[in-house]
This record gives sequence, C-alpha cells and structure tokens, in this order.
Amino acid sequence: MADPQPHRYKHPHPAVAVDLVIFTLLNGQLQLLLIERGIEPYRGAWALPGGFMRIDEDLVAAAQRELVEETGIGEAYLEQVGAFGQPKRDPRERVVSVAYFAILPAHKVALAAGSDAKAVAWHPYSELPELAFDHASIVAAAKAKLAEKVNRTTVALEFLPPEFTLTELQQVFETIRGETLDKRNFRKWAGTLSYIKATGRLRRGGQHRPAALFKPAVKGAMPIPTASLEWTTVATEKSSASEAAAKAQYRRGFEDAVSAINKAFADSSKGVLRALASR
Amino acid sequence: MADPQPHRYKHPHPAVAVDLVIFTLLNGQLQLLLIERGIEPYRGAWALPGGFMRIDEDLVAAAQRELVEETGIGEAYLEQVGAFGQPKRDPRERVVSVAYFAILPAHKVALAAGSDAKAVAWHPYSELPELAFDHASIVAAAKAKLAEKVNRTTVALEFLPPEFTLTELQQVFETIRGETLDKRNFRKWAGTLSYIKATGRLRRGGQHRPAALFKPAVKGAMPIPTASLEWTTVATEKSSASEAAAKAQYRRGFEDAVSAINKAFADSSKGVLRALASR
DNA sequence: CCAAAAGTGTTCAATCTACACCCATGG
DNA sequence: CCATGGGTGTAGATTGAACACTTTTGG
Repeated sequence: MADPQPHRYKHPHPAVAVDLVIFTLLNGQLQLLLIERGIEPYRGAWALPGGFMRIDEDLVAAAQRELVEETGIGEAYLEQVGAFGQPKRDPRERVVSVAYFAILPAHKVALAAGSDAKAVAWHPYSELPELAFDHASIVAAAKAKLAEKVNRTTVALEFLPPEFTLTELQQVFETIRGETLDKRNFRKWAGTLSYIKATGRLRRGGQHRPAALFKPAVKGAMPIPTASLEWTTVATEKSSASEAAAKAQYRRGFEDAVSAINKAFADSSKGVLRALASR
Repeated sequence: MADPQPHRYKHPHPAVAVDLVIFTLLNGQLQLLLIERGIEPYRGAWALPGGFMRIDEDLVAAAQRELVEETGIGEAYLEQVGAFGQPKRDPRERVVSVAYFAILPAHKVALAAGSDAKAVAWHPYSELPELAFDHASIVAAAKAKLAEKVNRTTVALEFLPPEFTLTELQQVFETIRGETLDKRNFRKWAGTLSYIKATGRLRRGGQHRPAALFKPAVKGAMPIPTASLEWTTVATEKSSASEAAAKAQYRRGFEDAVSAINKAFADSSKGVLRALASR
C-alpha cells in the first residue's frame, strides 16, 4: 500500500511522454509556446509543453489533455510528428516521447498565454532559445512537417479565425513558407481552392478599401488535400464519415541535418503553391 | 533476486514495442513480410514482425535489430511510420508501438524468407489476410507513406539491385502507385533524374534487344529529394556530411479512413511523377 | 486629397500528357 | 523470321511565373 513504487514489471519499461509543438501566428511571425523549466534537469531552460501519457489514455488524448492544460483550448488541430526515443534523451529515466504539433488560431491566443502559474511564453520560431532535452530536433521536425502540409492541405485555415480575408490567408502562407508571394497569383490560385468560399460580407478596417471575407467551405477542422476538386470531394465525404478518426498523423524529420534535407525536400516538391513565390 | 517482476516504478509504464512493415517487390507485386502468431492473443493470425524495445536501445536500433532477426538483412532502408498507442491495441498490457517501414531489394529477398523457425511469409499487399492487433492500420499508414515518398525521393532505388534497367525502375513506380505509366514519358523523366546514371553496360536477357543498365548516382542509401538538380545537390552534400543521421523519418496516416484520405492526398499532390500516368 | 490596403489580366516559359513505330536480340 | 521487350520524338494543353496600375475607404 505504502510502496512508493507499486508498479512492477518483468522487464524494464520506459516512460512514454507526449510533447507538444504549439504553433500560432502572432505579430506576423510563426511562434511557438515554450515553458521555462522550474526543476532539474535543464532547470531554467525552455522546453516544449508535455507530460506523461496515462496508462489508460490514448496518445492523442494525452496530447489533447496537455494542450488544454497549457492553453485552456481543447479544439485545435493536432497531428502526430513522430516518436523520439534516443536512450539518453532524458537523463533521469528512459523516456520515449511522442511529439504532436498543434495549431492555434491567432484570435484564441490571448486565452492561451498565462493560463498557468508556470512561466509560459510564445517565442518566434526564428529566435528560439536553447531548448531542453532533444526538443530542438522535435521542433525542427514539426516545422518541416508544418511547412510541407501547409502547401498541400487546408491546415493554413487553422491559423485563422472563422472569417478571414485573402490577405490574411496569404500571410499565413508567406509566414510559414518564409517567402513573399505574388498577390495576383495568390488570389488567382485561391480562387481555385474549393476549401474556402466568400461569405459575401466585408471587413471595413483602416483607411482603405474594405476586404471581402472568406470562410472555410467545409465544416470541421479536418485538413484535406487541396489540389483538385474531385479529391477534395472524396476527402470531404470520408472525413465526415469518420469524424472520430479525424486526427491525421504525420511524421518527418529527425535531426538537424535530416530536417535540413527535409526542408529542401518540402520546398522542392511541386507544391500547389510554388507558382506564387515572387522574386 | 528471484523476484519475477524486479522492475518497479512509481507510476505505471507502458511497454514500448517496435513493429516492422517490410516491403519488397516480388513477382511484380508489392509484398510484405508477415509472421503467423504461435501464441495468444491472435494465435494463428498474421502479424507484423516486431518486438519490444530494449531499455537502453534507440528506437531505430530496435527496428534494425528486429529486421536482422527476421530477415538476416541489416542494410535496408528504414524509416519511422509513427507511434500507435490506443489503450486496448494489445489486450495483455498497455503497449505503445512505434512502427517502421523497411524496403528490401528483390535480389536479397531469397535470404529473407525462412530465416527463422516461425511461420514467416511474403504476402501481396493486395491480398492481405486479417491482421492481428491494429496492424492493418499500421500497414495502411506505411503504404500511404511509401506511396508518397516514392514519387518524391529516391526510395524507389531501394527496391532494386545495384544495377537495374529503366524498365525495372518503371515497374517499381507502377507497382507502388498502382497504375501503368507511359514508357516514353517515364524515360524522358528518368533522363532528368540526377540520382541515377547509366553504367554503360548492357544486360542481355531474353530474345530481345539488350537493356542499358543504370545505377544510383549517389552512394549510400539516403533517399533524397528528386525534383531539381540544385536541391539534389544540396541534399547530397548534407547526406554525406551526416551519414550517422541518415535515417529520415516520416509518419502519415492513422486509421483506415484517414489513410484513405492520405491516399487521395498523395495522388493529388503534384508529384514529380504525375506526368507519367497513361490512361 | 492623401495614405493604405484591396483588387484585378496578360504574356511568356516550362512542364504535362497523349500517342505509334522501329530496333536488337535469342531461339 | 518471328516473338519479345528496348528504345525513341512531337505537338497541344495546362500550369507556372513575372509584372503595375486602379479602386475604395478613413482620416
């Protein structure tokens, strides 16, 4: 009863943790949520939010639970990045970590910051501090993953509020791809997308012409292939038929060298968007 | 000492297993290696080869070890598919499984079969039996992964011997993509690939014109992006500079519904090869 | 009337796709 | 000489990429 270590196994078992790479777009920059560690090891270093999987909990449920704990937000795009399991990645105990990446839309980010007593902060992806454990590798893999998917699925919408302008959509692509896109080509291409549609409403903002508002054409957060109308239709049917399975999973990248290759890879792929890059 | 369960933890720990989806091309079909289970649960069912990760062993090392144990082959392309961790996926104990897929070249497959006392057999992907556990999901995810990568990296070469003809290369693409390709377009495209080069030698086989032989242009098994020469060059430099990190990792697909979407996805992506499909 | 972002078309280049016949060999 | 797979080019369609000015609003 009072045994401090009541769980016994014939063979040694590793711990299984879930780490989250939570992306958002803030101030025109791709940012991610980090936690300052209050305990050893790596006390004072920044780390990805995460925690141990419970023994009766699905991996993705653990990721979702962590997301809620850190941000207060339960509805967000969540996708597996992969498993990271080098023996010495955690000096205390053998830990296999399954990384997920999440996307928070900018308009919900206010809620997310400071929901907890711990030191939690958004950091621009381009100016990350040194990270604890192997979290730099995880982040690199998640970013590669994100960059690839944004061109070929609807995940860009996950960064945006329910109504958005084409300029905002363009900024999502520009920020994640890290390059500027030609406005006319972008809008021409956006016009072919079946996953957004005009609301007919306008947003009147600053001292300039009001912008037409768009919204996702499909309800639900399931990111779907972009390219052609047929496929989009197929995917849509499927996704409504299997709402419960709606966590697409994905994994790419490993160490810095490999993720550099992966970056080249993503860029060189004939993504739907490649046409849009301007000089 | 005689404690049958000497490993104790404060919190319950899952077991971590590694499962392998071992692909090859045999008789013009994509096939994968399955093991007939001799013990409960799922006794008599076919399952993916796999086993538990050792406590001091890297995940990928565990995968490699399993690969050698099952096939006797240590050198093969190996890539992470992702982590599968539903609570009830193994009825005995909580098991989180990290799946890898491997590619064996046809000319080594003879070695692979029957290397063990267990019932081991190649099964065509198109006629798989019922699989134990959630292995059907794992296989679907691995296949989606494979189909996507074959269009955008050099993994096709992993199916082939060190020297091969363009027809053989075309068959790899056709088999994995599940469609026939136009010979002239394929060869035109293959001519632009920087990752293969002609050996100058010929293979004289049946009663027909001899075929020119090609070989991989880059040594080492690291699969690299295809699209443009620049990127290929970059990737090549990187890959030789980081031989140790040469296990690219990747994960996509989850359950049948999602992997169906993923299939649509892969097909709809403007892959390098799309031009080659004939009616 | 001025600043600021929204919005809009055309042209040229590159790649995609479809399609049919001759070639070299072994038997 | 014939059966078999190896090998080759071209034209039309589609998509990619570059490029600059007008419109509408708020202040």
